[in-house]
Order: sequence, then C-alpha cells, then structure tokens
Amino acid sequence: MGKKKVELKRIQNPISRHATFYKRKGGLLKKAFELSVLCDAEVALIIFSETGKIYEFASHNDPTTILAKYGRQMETTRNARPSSLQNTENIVGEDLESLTMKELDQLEKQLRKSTRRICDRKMKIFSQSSKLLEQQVRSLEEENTELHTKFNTTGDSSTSAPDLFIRASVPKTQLHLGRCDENRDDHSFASELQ
Amino acid sequence: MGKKKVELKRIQNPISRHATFYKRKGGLLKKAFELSVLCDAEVALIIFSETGKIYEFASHNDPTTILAKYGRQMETTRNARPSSLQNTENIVGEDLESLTMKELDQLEKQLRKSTRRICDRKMKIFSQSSKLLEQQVRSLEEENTELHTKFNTTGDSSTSAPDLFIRASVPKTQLHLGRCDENRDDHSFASELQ
DNA sequence: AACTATTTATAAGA
DNA sequence: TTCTTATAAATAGTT
Repeated sequence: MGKKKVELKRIQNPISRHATFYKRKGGLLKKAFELSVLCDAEVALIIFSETGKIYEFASHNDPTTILAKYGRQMETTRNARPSSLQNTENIVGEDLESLTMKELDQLEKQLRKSTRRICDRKMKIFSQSSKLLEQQVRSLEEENTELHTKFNTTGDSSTSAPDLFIRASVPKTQLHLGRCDENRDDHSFASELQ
Repeated sequence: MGKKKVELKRIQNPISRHATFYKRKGGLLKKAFELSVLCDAEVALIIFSETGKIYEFASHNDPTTILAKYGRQMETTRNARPSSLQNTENIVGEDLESLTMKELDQLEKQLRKSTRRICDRKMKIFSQSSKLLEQQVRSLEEENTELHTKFNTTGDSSTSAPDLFIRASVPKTQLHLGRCDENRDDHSFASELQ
C-alpha cells in the first residue's frame, strides 16, 4: 500500500529499511491495539529493531503475564516431543535452549528433588552416626561407672565436662530433623502460570 | 478501511465481533510477518481470542524465547519500582502477580540462599555435636583403657562393637561436608535469559 | 467464505 | 524523523 507494490524480502537499502521499519512498526502496534479493543482479545506484541531497540504492546496484562499464559497453553498443545527428559542428567547445563517451559520446569523439579534427596541422605547419615556415637557414649559411661563402682574410684572431671556442653548445644528436638528443606514451596514456576 | 468508519470500541454484536476478529487477526499476523521480513526485525505476536483460542507469530525464535529476551531488556529499563523487596518475607506466596521477572528472580535467589543457610546451619550443628561426641568417646575410651590396665580387667566386647560399625558407616571424608548444596548451579533463571 | 465500497496504511519523495 | 500524496492493502457491511 504505497506508490509501488513492494516485494516481500529484506529491504536492501538501510535508510529505506529503517524508514519502513519506523512506519510499519507504528502501524502494527496500532492494529494490535485496535484488535484488542474492537474484539476484546488479549494481544501481546513485541518488536526488536535491528539495533536492538524494543517496542511493545500488551492489551490486558504486561507481556510477561501473557507469555506465561501462552506457555501454559502450549503445554497442553505440544504433546509429543523428542522426549529428551528420560536421561535428565545429561541435559543439565547443555541443551537448555531447546527445551520448552514445561520441560525446563520438570527439569528444575527433578534437580530440586535430587538436591533434597542428597541433603536428606546426608542428614540421615549424620543422624545415624550421632545415634551410634551417643549409644557408644552411654555404653562406655555405663562400663566406666561400673568400673569405678567396682574398684571404688572417682571419675575424672575432664571427661564429664564435654558431655554437658553437648547436651546444651544439641537438644533432642534438633536431632529429629526430618527433611533438609521441609519448608520449601511445592509450587513450581510453570504450575503458577496464569 | 471498510464501507464505514468504525468507532474504536468493543463491537457489541457478537457475530460482528467474531467476524472482525477473524479478519483483523489474519491481517495483524500478516503484517507482523511482513515487518520481520522487510526490516529484518524480531517480532513476537500472541493473540488470544475471546474463547481462549491462541494465535501466534514469531519471527526468529519461538515466542517464549523472544519474550524472555524482552524480560531481560525490561530489567535494565525499569529502574524505580515501589521497592517491595525490602521486606521480602511478606511477599512470598502472596503478591507474586505484581512482581517483575527481575523481582521474582531476586526473591527466588533469596529463598534459595535462606534454604542453603538453614541447611548449612543444621549441618554445622551436627558436625560440631559429632566432633564433641567423638572427643568424648576418645576421652572415655582412654579412661576406660586406663582403668582396665590399672585393675588388669578385660574390656566388654559389647562396647567395642558399635565403634567398628560407626567407623565403617561414617568415614572421615564424609564428615567434612562443606555446604549442603555445594553443587547447585548459581545461574538463576533471569540471568540465563537470552 | 466472497464480494465491493471505503477507509487505512504506507512507499516514495521532499 | 516528519509531512505529503499517490497508491496498495485491509476490511466493514452485505450476500
């Protein structure tokens, strides 16, 4: 729609290209706005110029929110994908660019779960070792007391001092630790999308 | 551009509204495409119809990627905001809708950091208690041995058994645990946006 | 969906 | 960029 019909290909002359960009950008934004008003539709439009300048239009919410909604919709639409999620471990830090939001979310969930498992495991190891150590202490104390009684000897004060300190710094309630991150929120990013 | 000039407001008649949506949607998508080709610009357009149907156009990458890029750009643009991040604790689980991607990212980082701190703290407490318990065990063992030697008595086998088990299940290397989640990736979501 | 009468967008030029 | 103008495109109302 101009004095001449234009071919649909990249405009070679940089001046013309920029001029056309300026005009058509305005037209596109205007039409996006009109569509949203006339038809009560949700519209998000983002334009990057060659120089990286950004132009946007969003009808109802901000573009990010609309993107989120878009991402959620896509979840249900895109059914079959190269299923790269089976061997999750290999993906991390590598091929993230090619993953959908849903896949990234699943990945994050798995990583969180793994971290939690590791943490749980470490806590369990500690908890067990503590239990055994305490058991050993009790056992030795008993034997010790027995020996003292048996031979009528008085206990050395240097051995009972640390015992008091331990009871003060590690109360029984702290030893029942449960999960490492029991308070984490279970709501993942994608499931919060609106 | 039609037989009559139209007022810029929601079209009341649902039939007309839908017809107009259908036509203008096509026009908008076409123009978005043309702009991207003619001017070599990156364009992302997402349209939701009243009925929730989704229509999209994305020039270079998929809309998600372009919108992610948009989000990153916005970070540097949007400078001053009602600064609700000072009292982070109050936000979690409440007002998330109103936050920008950057703010959400900061929030996530803080939560992760908090979780890590809690975990670190728990590990430290355990580590210290373990150290003290081991110290106590050594001390008691010494005293015990001393007593046995002193009175020429043989040690009870039931007290030395758990000791062996502990050494087997909790090797020294495991006791130096460092951070609870030392292997976590430091790359937050927003900083990965391209 | 198709058909036109019109309105709008915009290419080229200043 | 911004304006002007000739022309191409889009589309409102109708079938």
